[in-house]
Amino acid sequence: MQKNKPLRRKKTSPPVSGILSNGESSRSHTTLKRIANQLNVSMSTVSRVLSGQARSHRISQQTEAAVSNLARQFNFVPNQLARGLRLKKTLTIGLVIPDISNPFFAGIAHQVALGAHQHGYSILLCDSQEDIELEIQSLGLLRHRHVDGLAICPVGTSAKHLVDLVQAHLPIVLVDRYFQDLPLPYVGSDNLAGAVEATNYLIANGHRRIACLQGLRGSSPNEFRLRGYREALAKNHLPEDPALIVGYSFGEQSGYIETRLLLRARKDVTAILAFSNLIALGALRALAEEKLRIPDDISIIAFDDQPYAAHLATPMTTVAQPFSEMGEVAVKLLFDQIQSPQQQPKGGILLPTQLIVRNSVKKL
Amino acid sequence: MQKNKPLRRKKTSPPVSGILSNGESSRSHTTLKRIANQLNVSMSTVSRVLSGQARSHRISQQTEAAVSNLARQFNFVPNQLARGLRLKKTLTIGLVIPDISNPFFAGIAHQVALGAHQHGYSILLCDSQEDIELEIQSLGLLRHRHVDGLAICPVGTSAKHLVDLVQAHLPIVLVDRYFQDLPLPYVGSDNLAGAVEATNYLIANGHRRIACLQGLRGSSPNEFRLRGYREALAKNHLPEDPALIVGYSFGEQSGYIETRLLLRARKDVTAILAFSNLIALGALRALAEEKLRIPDDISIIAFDDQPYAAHLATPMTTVAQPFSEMGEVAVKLLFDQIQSPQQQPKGGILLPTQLIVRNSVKKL
DNA sequence: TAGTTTTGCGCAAACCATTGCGCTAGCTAA
DNA sequence: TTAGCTAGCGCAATGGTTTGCGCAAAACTA
Repeated sequence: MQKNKPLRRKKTSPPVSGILSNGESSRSHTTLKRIANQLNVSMSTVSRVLSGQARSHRISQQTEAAVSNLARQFNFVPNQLARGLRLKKTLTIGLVIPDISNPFFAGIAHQVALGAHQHGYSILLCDSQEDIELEIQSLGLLRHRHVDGLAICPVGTSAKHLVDLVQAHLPIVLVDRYFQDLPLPYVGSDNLAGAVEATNYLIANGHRRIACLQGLRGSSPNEFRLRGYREALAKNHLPEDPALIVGYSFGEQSGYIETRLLLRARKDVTAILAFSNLIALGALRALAEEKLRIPDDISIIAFDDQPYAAHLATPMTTVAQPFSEMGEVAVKLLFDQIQSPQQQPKGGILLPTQLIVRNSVKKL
Repeated sequence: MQKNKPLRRKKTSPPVSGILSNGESSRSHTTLKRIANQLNVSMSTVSRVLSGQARSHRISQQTEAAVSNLARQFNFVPNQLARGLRLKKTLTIGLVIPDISNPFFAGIAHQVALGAHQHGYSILLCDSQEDIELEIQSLGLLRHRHVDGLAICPVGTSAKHLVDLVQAHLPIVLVDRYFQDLPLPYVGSDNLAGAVEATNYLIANGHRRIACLQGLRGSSPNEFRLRGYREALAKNHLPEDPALIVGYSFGEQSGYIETRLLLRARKDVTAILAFSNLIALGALRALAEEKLRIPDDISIIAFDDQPYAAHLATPMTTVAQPFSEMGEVAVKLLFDQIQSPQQQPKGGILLPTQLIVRNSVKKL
């Protein structure tokens, strides 16, 4: 028998379709073709029924019912790879994060994952480990995988590696950090206002020599926080002391090391403004080793409010960033682009920070 | 049967490929075919050159050079969708996590992301939000996307939803939690020993009425910690008081509520064993509201050591879990299966916990 | 000159879902 | 009788990559 393709024996089959009863339920993979063969209809018909186009293609009710029944029985699900290939659409977004174990970014990721899921999208996660090279690699990777959109907390200080993606019209949203030279949809917190408020609060409490523990220089959050710090000093006619502005990264190490160095050099510092929760944790460690008490010996305010902040030895005054909302807005900005690609994407959105006053600042 | 094999309309393209000269460099997408056309070689040749099989297919050096040059010039990268479709291999693993914003899981995820990247794999992240329904959905999704492997921190107390995947021979590794009824490769910490050690430590410090703030009942970490707690009591000939065993989830809420209730009912409790860092944070909140001081009024030990633990109002004694190693081992177990699918996967691996003594336990 | 080996590469199927186009049977209206 | 229409569906191309099989030409041998 060469061709055993049955010649259109349509529903000549006995009223009870005995074919169905053979035990091949969900083993291996069910494909469109298998369903089509079983039912002696074409793959197109099956495809159309299963994607809800039965009506618009005037497929008979019987056929439709038979197909959807068998599909349910076989537990059919379309192969997303084939689908993506054909449709040029993967229902996937890439999420690039400098460090998923940092609770700040984890909070954002959580929210992005939520939102993506609600839109029926999956997310490909890349942890760039604060390494620009890894970030570039990751972006390439995500591109080969034809993600439909990209949410990035970029790590570098330049947007050079992003222009390709933009030119390819890949929807992108920047989270937390952005770049001057490449205006892209962006969501972050109002770092300038947050820093101003925190610094003002320290000044109002009588502090004059306020150290500033920076994060990654050149990154937008760092620059705006620094600007806020400076503006507040200036507004209050306080001199700016370059020796008090130290630090190089948002990590715990930087906080620890710079605090120790600072304390050696400048015993007169009365307050610290830490640009991240990890920096603050590092500072705490250093202060403990130097046997300095908060706030009696030194005051501190940290960016990022975390659940533990209230339970610290001295409950910490913090600048809370709405990371949950940041994630939400990021998703929104991204899907705005995905769903209507022609529109010019909006620019940046800054969410307000909130100064949460606890006990880590002493009134002098 | 009549031959309806189509009549071989081969490449009607002119001998000299004048096509070369048009300036389509890297716009839109470069495909194998485009390179092949430009060079007047077949797609197979291009494919073979680009996947390093030039030698074994005896492709001439000139051809090879020409192809790889043009590929570089066009910045060619193979379409991973097409590749996956053909190869039945997506270089992707699925990672299912109950809550990525929980630092414990974030730590694991970080390590898994790292390891996957080193193996050339990407990860699809699903946040199941501690919801078994969502977990099931996510697993389906990952399956449709034909992931090559799966790392799961499962949320429920039954493995029913996993048997399908196992039968489909999908490599799986369970992290942190596992199931009695379905022996799967697993990595977690030695919760039994950890709980025994912590409880012994409390007993050794003179505590007799030790409350136990549980996590999710039925989950393996919870059951083993509970067993450890009980065994320690029994070994020390202390009675077990069911009223002191409370709690229902690993979240902060559970810790808070159960602590408040407990304190109302039993003023005689002298120590608390909290089964997670979040539970401990909740307990801390409750204790603060009741104006109870640690360790003077009540002692506490918590599972999970976090960076902030040392800086709390009372530096907390904790049972550290090696989540970084857990992630590492998970990756190893998973890729063992992926790389040699025929082998019977190994069973579970328990990593030792470590009791980190700080100041939250008082000697009675 | 004929036969054999090697070199170098191409053809087309396979993977799977989607979709433009077009075919057929059956009915109606002209 | 036949053109025209519609309901109902199939064919085959499409997307990009990989790969088993096999062919043609060149080189070499007898």
